[in-house]
Formats: sequence, structure tokens, C-alpha cells
Amino acid sequence: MQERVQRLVGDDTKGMWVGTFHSAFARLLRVEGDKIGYSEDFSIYDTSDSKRLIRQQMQGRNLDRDVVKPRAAQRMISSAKNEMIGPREYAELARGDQQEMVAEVYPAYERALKQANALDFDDLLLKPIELFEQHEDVLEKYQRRWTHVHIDEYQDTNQAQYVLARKLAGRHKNLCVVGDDAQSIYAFRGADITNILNFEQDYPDATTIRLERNYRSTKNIIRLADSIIEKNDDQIEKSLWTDNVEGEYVALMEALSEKDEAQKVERRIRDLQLREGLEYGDFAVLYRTNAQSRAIEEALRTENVAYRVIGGTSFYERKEIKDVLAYLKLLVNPNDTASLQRIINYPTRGIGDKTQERLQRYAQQNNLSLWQAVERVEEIETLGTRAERAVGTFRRLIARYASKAGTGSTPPDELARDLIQDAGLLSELRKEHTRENLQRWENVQELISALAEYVESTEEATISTFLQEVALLTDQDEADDEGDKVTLMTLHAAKGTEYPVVFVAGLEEGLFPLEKATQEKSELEEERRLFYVGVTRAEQRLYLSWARSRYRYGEQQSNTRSRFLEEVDSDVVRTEAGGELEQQTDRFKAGGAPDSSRDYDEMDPHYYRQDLSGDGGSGSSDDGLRRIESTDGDSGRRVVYDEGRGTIVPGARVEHSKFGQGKVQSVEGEGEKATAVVFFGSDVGNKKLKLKYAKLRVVG
DNA sequence: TCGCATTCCGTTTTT
DNA sequence: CGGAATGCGA
Repeated sequence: MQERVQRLVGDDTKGMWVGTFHSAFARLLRVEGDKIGYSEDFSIYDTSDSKRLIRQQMQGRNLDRDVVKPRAAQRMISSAKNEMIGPREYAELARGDQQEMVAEVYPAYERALKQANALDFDDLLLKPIELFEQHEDVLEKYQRRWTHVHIDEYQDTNQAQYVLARKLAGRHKNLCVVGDDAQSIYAFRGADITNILNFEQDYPDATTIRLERNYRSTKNIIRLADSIIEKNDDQIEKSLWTDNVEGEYVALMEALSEKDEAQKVERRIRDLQLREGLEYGDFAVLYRTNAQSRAIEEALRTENVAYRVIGGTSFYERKEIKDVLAYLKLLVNPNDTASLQRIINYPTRGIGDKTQERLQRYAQQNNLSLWQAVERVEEIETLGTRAERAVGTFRRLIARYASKAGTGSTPPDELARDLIQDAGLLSELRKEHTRENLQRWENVQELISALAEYVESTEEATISTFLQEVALLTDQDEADDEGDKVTLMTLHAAKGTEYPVVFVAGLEEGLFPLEKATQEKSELEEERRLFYVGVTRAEQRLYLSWARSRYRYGEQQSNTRSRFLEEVDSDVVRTEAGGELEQQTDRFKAGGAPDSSRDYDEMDPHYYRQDLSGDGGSGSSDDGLRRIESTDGDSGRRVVYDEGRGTIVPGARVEHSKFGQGKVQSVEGEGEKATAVVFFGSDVGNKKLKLKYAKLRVVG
């Protein structure tokens, strides 16, 4: 992309910039932030830093965490910011306990951020708007510098990005956006599809060019994609076409468990690689949630198939990395309270909860940042001598390195290495010789190397710029790791990529679409667009897979296959055996279908007598119920199928005293805790029932 | 204050 | 299941 843009613009790339909104405006704020009260060394807070700050504000004000948890509060505040609703306006709009409490925390959170000289992700867009509004001249400067503005994936822009684009393009009116409403998958984080839908109204002179020819995929894949997206009511009419070949059928793979699914994927990859001469780099495995990567990784690892995982707990999200980063942030920006709290007592140095509380109280009372309180330990009367000494030692450690960093005489990587050594971080990791600790230690070394490399390769590199860049790394940045490897990622991370062979795994009700997203039409349609995004990543071959059972929350859960599979054009799909896809178009109608026993027959407990992993066994228990057990391979987890309640299985038709007849969608837990999700027709919808209480009668 | 044990709790998806 | 938050004894 960057290359292509460069070719368009020519060699004179002065003033040109390619990247995300966030990193563009973070850099802009570095230069211009002082005009609205931020020094260039501001910290960038990720979601967990924000959460930490919010939790603290709630504690400070004695707010009941049962009403709103910090995590929820963080999300609510973030959404508000995405819609450009400030604390004052929020307070006016707040309705109900939760929102009213958030209304109380929101302004305090904003003050805390300010005091920490920190910006959260949302601020990186909001503050530039503030800046442009208060300083016309700055806006003008950038309008002149960036005479043309191009925005890709415009369907994923939010309100703030919309305003920024409008402002920047305000002078030259050279704005070009590319987007596809069918690929809008970020509504949950404030992306506003109306930005793209109303573009022609907002810019009446705009020319619209429809891109309806697909150069990527085979006819079969496009037919499948079309059949998916046409189920959405909310969309712009398009007719896609391609000159590409018909191609292979789309294959549907059915597995017994997530492990089985992973193995099937792995075998298929190796098979294609050998027979079709494909490389590992030609394959992508896509899934709905990051947790699903584990099973697939395991299968690939056992067979020595090289792979890379995009996203998930990425390198920079690991605890040990965040710890080191927190030390570095503190050097650069001592008022960064979230970072200070993170490491003030890690490794433990005698500054426990009580001492921290007292520091905090002192800071609040004297309107100081936490670090400023640390600097004045001697004045804090509530502290004993032992605590005072511990805090003093810590203060001197940080101050020593901060001044070293200030003079710039020591190379940043060397400074960082010495600091974490002195702070005891390295010896903490060497304390116990476990494999995990060794890995963590290596990760820390890798971070330092990354810092060294960054300093080497970047003009005017400082620790501060490094930290700001690192905070904004995206999944896509991780992707260009070289090497011939299978790529594993979430469907969200797959946006904008393409691969000869694509697997979309985990097509099960409750997982994809996610249970939570099935109630609201708009959310279900977003899930469907996500499915659309997934299948349109494929160039040559597409595999869809689902597993009859899957571990979730450490419990085994049985599943029915995703409703999306019942919706697709079955003419282009074949099962693994080469058979046609049998769809159950009526499965969501409650009235009872002629073939409704089909699922049930397949779910007969005997079905599971087939050994899942090679070393299973069976047994019986003493409660009078016959059970079939198998031990699930290396995990040693016991899989128990309870024949006593046996008939309540996915697919079974049941009757409830209040809701009437319905169809079991999934069953979770066992014994006392067993629950089932039952669909009672479109009026009632899905209900989650405890089998212990809900007396379900099996009918038919 | 620390360290261990126990309980609790959750999963979307991400800049 | 696994990580984080809480509780308790030393």
C-alpha cells in the first residue's frame, strides 16, 4: 500500500504521510500539544491503563463497584468520547444508576489523565480537534501541508475521525475515501457507518466510483460471499462480478471437538502444501475470538508447521514488557501515575498497599500527582520511618535515571538495561528457574534490542518517541514478519488481507455469531459482515469449519452449527466427503419440523464412544446414572456425557411449562450446574435455563 | 508487608 | 481453564 501510494505521489514525499489516524495525530500532538497544555513527553494510555485510573477514581470517591465495574465504566466513557460527548454533556444525558455513576467518574478521570500528562486512545483524536478549534493557525498550517487527504477503510471511521477529515480537507477540498459498507465491523468501538452513507450529501461535489469488479477470488467464493451479505437488510446495493475462474467448491468441515477441528485444519494445510505446491505463507486460519487460536497452535506445533499469530496477547501486551515500559515511561514522564502505580512495588520493595494509600491521600489533599507526593515523602506525617526509607530509595533510583535520560549522554538501550537491572526486575525474573521466567527474561531482552534498533534506525529517536510509537503498534504492523508461515488471526485482524487458502473456523451458534450479538438485529448484521469479510479474504480455496463441542470457561460445551451455514448458497459448498450441504432452513422456527430428530440422532451419546484422542476410556459412576467418559489426550480433562439427562442435547425438541415448545441450541455444564439455551420461537427468543429448575420435557 | 491460598470471573472484536 | 482480586496467617 505504502509503495503504491508512493508511486502515485512520486518521489517527492515531503509532507506525505502514511499511517493510522492515531499515529498521525499522536505525532502532531508531540509538536503542537503544548498549545493545549501537553508536554511532548505525554504518555499514551491503553485500555488497561485507563481502567486502572478509573478504578482508582472510583475508590477515591467511594463509589460502589457493584453498580458499575471499572471495565464497564471504561467502555462507557470510551464510547462517549467516540461520540464526542464530554463530561458535562454526559452528565446531562445520564440516565439510571450506571450512567449517573459514570457521569461522576468521567470528569475525575479526565482530570487524572491531564494531571498524568497522559492521553488515552480516544484523546489522540479528540485533542487535535480541540487544538484545531482553538488555534486556527495550526489547522491552517496542516491544511497547507497536507493538500490531499486519502482515507482507506472509511467505513470504520468514527465521529472524531470524520470531523478531523473534514477539517483537514476544508481548504483544498481534496478528499478521497475508499470503503465498503459491507465490511463495516467496528461499530462496537464507535465506527459510524453513516459517515460513508452520507458522504455524497456531505460533499455534494464528490464523484462516486463504484468498485464492483473483484480481482481476488474465484467465482464460487464470490457467490458464497454474495449469498451471505444479501441476508442483511441494511446495505448499499452492489453487484459484484469477476472474470476469475469458477474455482473449487467451498468446503465445509465438521469436527467433534476444537482439537479435532484444529487437526483437520492442520492436515488439510499439509496436504495442500504437498500436493498443490503451496507454501505455508499461502494459508490463513481465521476465527472469531483470540482464545480459539490455542487449539490450532497446538495442532500446528505438534506437526512442526510454522505459524504466526497476529494479535491476541501480543508482545507489547505481556506483563513483563508492560512492566519495563512502565519504568521507561516514568523516566520520561514522572507524573504518569498509572505507570508509577504499576511498578512502585514491583519488584516488592516494601511499599505496600497501606503506604501507597497514604501517598495517594497526601497527593490528593495537596493537589499533587502521585510522583510529586513521592518526592515529598519526608513531609508526609502518616508514614513510618520504614516506609519513608523504602519510598526514598525508590525515588532516588528513578530520579537518578531520569536525569541520566535527560542529559542524553547514555544510549537509551543501555540506560534501559541498567535501570531494570538496578530496579531488580531482571533478578526477579531469574529468581525462579521456570521455563516461563526464562521466556519472560528473553522477552525483556528482545524489547531492549527493539529499542536499540529503533534508536539506530530513526532520526531524532528518544525513549519518549519510542514509547509513543510502541503504544500505537497495530496488528498490521506485526503482520509483515518475514518467513514462510501459516497466519492465525481473528476475523477483525484479517480485514485488508488476502490469502490463496483461507479457513474460517468455529462456525457455531453462540461463538459465531456470538451469543451476545444474536439478540439485536444490528449486531447480528455486524457479525454477518464479519463472516463476509472472512470469506472474501480467500483467493483460491475456502474452508469453513465447526466443532460439535468446545471447551469454554474450562467446561465442555456442545454446539449446533452456525446459522450462517444455513444461510449460504449451498450450491457452491461441499462437505469433506464431497456431498452436498444439507441445510435446515426451518431450524429457527418453533413449530416442529419433520427432520428435527436428525441432530438428535447424531448427538446420541453412543456417537461419542468413538475415541476422541486415542487413550480414552469409559466408566460408570455411583449415582445410578450411566456415564461415558473419555480422557481428552494430553490435557487430562475428563469429558463426561451424562446419559441420565441425555435427551436434553442440542437439536432436541423440548417443552417448557411457560414458554411452550422450543429447540435446544446448546448445553453447558453438568450435574447441578447444567444449563441449556433453548430457542422458543421468534416471540420468546433464546432462553438460558438451569436444567435443575426448568423442568423440560422432551417431545417428539 | 509479604506470600500463599482461595475464590471469583469472564470472552467478543481493537486503535 | 487461567488470570486477577481477595483473604488470611506469619
